Amino acid sequence: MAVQDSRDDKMTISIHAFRRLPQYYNYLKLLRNAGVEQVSAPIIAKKMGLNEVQVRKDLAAVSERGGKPRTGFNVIELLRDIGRYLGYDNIQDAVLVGAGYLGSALLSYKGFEEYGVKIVAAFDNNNECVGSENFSRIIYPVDKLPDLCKRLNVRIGIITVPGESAQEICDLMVKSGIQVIWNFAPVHLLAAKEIFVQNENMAVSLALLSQHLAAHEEGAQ
Amino acid sequence: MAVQDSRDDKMTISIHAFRRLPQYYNYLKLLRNAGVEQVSAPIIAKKMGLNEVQVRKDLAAVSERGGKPRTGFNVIELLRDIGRYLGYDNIQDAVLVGAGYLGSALLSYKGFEEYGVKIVAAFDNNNECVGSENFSRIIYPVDKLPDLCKRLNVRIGIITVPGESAQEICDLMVKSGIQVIWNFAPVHLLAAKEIFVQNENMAVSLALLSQHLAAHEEGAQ
DNA sequence: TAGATTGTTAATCGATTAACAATC
DNA sequence: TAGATTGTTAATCGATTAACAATC
Repeated sequence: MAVQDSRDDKMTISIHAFRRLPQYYNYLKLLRNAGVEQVSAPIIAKKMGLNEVQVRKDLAAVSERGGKPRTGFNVIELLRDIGRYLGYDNIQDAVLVGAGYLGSALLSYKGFEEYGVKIVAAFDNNNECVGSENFSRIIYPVDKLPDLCKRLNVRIGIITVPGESAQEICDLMVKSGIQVIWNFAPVHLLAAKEIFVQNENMAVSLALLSQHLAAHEEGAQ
Repeated sequence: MAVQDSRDDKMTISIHAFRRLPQYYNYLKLLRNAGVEQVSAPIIAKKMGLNEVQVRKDLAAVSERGGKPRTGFNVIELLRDIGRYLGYDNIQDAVLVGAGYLGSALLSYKGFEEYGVKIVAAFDNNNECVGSENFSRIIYPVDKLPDLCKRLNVRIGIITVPGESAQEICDLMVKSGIQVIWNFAPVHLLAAKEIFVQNENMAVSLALLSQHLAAHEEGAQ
């Protein structure tokens, strides 16, 4: 459950804490843009609906300089520390397979680089889009994937193909040297232990929505 | 941390267990489509990388009929039980605001109904898309939102606008009677306690990818 | 100084896992 | 019967929260 820190010291934080960091990051960006210079853990906690001790512990794990009694944390510095911890400062190349609607939406999204990821090439076997340009990136046929990944040393693969072909694409990516896979297809991908597969599970989210409505309904009746 | 069950009995499961259910669901669908009739907890556990006791407990929480020693669980029945538990059998209407690339991708996705959600209308203030059709749904100007939501008694709202306008749309949705919000904008939305906000945080996922690469890199050097 | 905030140590809470009897 | 699998009770593990001394 622990996330290995990429810095020199060997501090690790829990996966739960890790998932909270981007929340802090987004909020701190808002503060910075509004010109706010200092912020305290209680304020962050209240905004995020978290416990203030938890916030302090999370921040202590990623920021060595820490906060100051009375004044709290410096927004700019904290933002930099969290960004560094999350790898947002270190842009990695990525390839995307499946240039359908979702794939195109991701290709069009300009915010990825802000979070350390840049899509350098897209692939699809659909004849309509092969060879076409999609948001200034050419869509290549899938059989060009291994060569390109090896040549550019790409390590992140994004899968936006239908469920049926996702495992096949996953296998091809692994063969091409991809180490980290971001999967949007609604299947659980099997890969060697050293490959990290991050499933973007829409089904979970949708279930949470339905669940909440159903629970609420019962309470109301 | 517990999720209120929508059925008659008052059984609750942890949010962690709840999030695993769609995984089982997807896997069971594959099995059913392959004609497999029975499956055991150890097999599911191995496939999902989970502990078999955990799987058994999760399944026990949603399926009253349970499994049989030696043979395990009936795939079809289990699928039905999980689907019912997750609300996939009870389709709810939803509205979407923000018909940009991501919004369009969601509009084009035909799988939502399988998971209990149906987008009945989309809204956007961008002149280019207002009044246009996007995947056979007309895009309405945002000021039509309250009336339509109230008229159709829509309770799910999907936000795919930029971060800057997300809170404003959130507020409008709440005023329009929306009870559950699925937020794709990279901001933490503030809403009354009884409104359920599900944040689809891409920043978390991207950070996890970077993190894994960084950790791996250090180990390799 | 007084008081808000910090960081840390200890207590609590809850989820996961191990052990085991029951079943077909 | 033997053995795989079930469901449950107890032990373990880890995350969250409470309590508190230190600081500016």
